[in-house]
Amino acid sequence: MSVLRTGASATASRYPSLPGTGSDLKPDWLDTILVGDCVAALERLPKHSVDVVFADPPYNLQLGGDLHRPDQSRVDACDDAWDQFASFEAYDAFTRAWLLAIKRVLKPTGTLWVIGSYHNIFRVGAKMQDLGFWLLNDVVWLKSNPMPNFRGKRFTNAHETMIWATPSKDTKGYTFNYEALKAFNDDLQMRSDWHLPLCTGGERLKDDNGDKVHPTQKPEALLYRVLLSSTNPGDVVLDPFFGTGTTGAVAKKLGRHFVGVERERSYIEAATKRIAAIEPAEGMVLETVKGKRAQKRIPFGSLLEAGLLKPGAELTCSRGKHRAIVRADGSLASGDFTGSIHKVGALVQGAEACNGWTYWHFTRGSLLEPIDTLREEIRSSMPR
Amino acid sequence: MSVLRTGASATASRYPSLPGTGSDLKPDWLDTILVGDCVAALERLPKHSVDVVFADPPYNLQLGGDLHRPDQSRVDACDDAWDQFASFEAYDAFTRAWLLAIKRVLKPTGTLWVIGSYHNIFRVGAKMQDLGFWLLNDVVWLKSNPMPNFRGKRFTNAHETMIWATPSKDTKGYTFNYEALKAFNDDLQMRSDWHLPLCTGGERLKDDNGDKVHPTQKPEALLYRVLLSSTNPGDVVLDPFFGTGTTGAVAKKLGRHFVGVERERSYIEAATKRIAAIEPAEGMVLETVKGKRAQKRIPFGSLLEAGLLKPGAELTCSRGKHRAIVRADGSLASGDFTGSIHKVGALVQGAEACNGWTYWHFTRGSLLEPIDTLREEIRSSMPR
DNA sequence: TGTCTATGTGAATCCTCGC
DNA sequence: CGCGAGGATTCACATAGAC
Repeated sequence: MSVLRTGASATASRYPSLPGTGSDLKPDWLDTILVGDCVAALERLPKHSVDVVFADPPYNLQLGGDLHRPDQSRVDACDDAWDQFASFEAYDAFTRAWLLAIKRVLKPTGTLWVIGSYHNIFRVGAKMQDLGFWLLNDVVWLKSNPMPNFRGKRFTNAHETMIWATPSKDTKGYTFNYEALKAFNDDLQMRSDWHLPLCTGGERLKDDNGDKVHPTQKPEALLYRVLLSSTNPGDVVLDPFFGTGTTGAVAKKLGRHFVGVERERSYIEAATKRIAAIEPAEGMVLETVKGKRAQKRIPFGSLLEAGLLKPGAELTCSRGKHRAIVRADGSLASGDFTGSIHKVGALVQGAEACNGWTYWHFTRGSLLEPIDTLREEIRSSMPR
Repeated sequence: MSVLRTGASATASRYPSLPGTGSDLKPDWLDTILVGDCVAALERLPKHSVDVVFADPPYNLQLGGDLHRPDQSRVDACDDAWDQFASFEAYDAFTRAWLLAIKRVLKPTGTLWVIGSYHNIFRVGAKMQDLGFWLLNDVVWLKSNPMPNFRGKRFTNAHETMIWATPSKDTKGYTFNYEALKAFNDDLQMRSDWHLPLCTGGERLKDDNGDKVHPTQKPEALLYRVLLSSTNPGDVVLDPFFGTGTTGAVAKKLGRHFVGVERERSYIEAATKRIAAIEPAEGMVLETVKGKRAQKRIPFGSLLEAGLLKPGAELTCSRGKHRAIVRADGSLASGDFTGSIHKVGALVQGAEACNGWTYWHFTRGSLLEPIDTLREEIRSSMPR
């Protein structure tokens, strides 16, 4: 088995520290394509060594004879040998094997993406659940320009389905760049339906005869959204069915590391050339929008230490109905209720919970302002 | 087990001839709701007696504790006992049992629709394939007004999936009203993505307290498309998880026969009343159920995905006074300000709000153009 | 009657850290 | 590991009430 190095893809200052290495040396498999069968090849990777997996397994299309368009031209279908399986059982065994291999190399906080169509995605999804993966979302890629149904016997098959999952139900702390995706989407939450065109035109890899190199090349826009949402710069992205390397290309563009596995020499050659030509983005351009969660926690007591509030100051809710006194230890007192800004806020409202930062207000001049603005003042005065 | 007759629903001149009856007499189960467990109740139906099945089985949601909106209001979750299963194995056994019951009563030329979410649809789809059903399409119902993801930890779950299948790979001659659907869809082939709102407002059944009668009532527009596409007038439509009878209501409206199976008395009562009130309109106006013409929203991030802007590109206001850098996640950075095109536009101006599409400009040749022109380029490259 | 505002709600597998 | 506390988080509609 050989390894083709295709050029570094990350801008991070050091390589990810991998279990068992204790070293900052770049592993020989990073930013390369492993040649061979995916299960066997993945044995070369250490346990828990990749952050995210994007898998585009064979769809097991089970096509009958040739399909022709109304003008009698033949549809160039995906009839490659790698897409043929003898039975559902054979496909299930194949699926189980590569999912288990993925589970070993995926970090406990990592996530797995799988894309498929109705031919295979139900079997893959069920097997993922059987193996303990915990589904976070299914995301549908809606094709703006799908191939029509030429025979008029079914609906135009205009979408494919992606499953996004953690390796276990108990997984906490997986990467989801919520705020970045929201900014991307004009300040609205990103939904589970993604409207994107097919991979065509200049992006579609062609051989010397002008034929497409790979029958199911995915658009880079799709991977762009996948990696933007679930990885950070410097992360390691594994694609066990690398094909012509869309995952690697986008990973390099976005300053992520990649590792691919592929059997077909022709695909590897095309992918290698493609990725080598890519200029990665660098530096601040790769920084994403972060929300409050990513910022350093500032306890309420800091406002007293900074002199922004004084012991004895009065806080009220936005309508002045509830009032509380700030005590020297950073707790509040309101009638018989005492405790943190959150606890007292909840108690005076009779609510289960309360965010005291936005509930309690102080008086500046003649205006009521939430104490959260004082926290912001401390944050902005801190070294970045 | 009792049978509630709820009124005739068909405009066909005679009743469907059913195997073993040799008679035109209306069977006693037609246009009724069978009370009881679906597998047991279906034994009352003759073999090969229904044309189409629409099944909305329990999703097995596996919810944890309570969920609250940011305003602290509690989400009224679907936590009914009928949605609880002890394990995936138990759910699979349940699925297998009702699918087999369906296969017996379904005509060889009939089709089966199943709706579900990522919690269950993969298991159901795999089991369908295991039992020999042949998948024709998966169709995604895209919700125009889904519930948001309140904690910002996943993508907004904005769709559900339907699977449409024949009972066998060899099935020929199933009903698909291709031309009708195409006319319905402004002379375009009907696609596998259907944009429809949730069932709310006056259509949503409420009890005397104003509470919803059923936690998961489906919109009639969804069933309208299902029945319009895969049944003919006079056909028999079976819904083995009848609930409050959306399938029966739409079947009656469209001059199809129905038969439902339901365990819960309260649902049956509501469904009976609902269906009895329906006037089966002949030549009903189809326009009423057409989905709203989807005006596609193009998020700013799409300009990056499409390669029309590159990470690191500089944008300016029309007079060049304010400048910002495009980051890989579709956010802008201008000095200390970061965020969406709208937010940063507002911040640099000190304004409350800003339309980033018209405020920010890019350089083409020596000309400044608003980024809105790039959005138009994407729009015009999309079909219609 | 009309317009604006406040409130309610939908199939939801919805937190993270420190002790 | 469990437990408790801090404190972060929402979009499209429909309906009712205010003015």
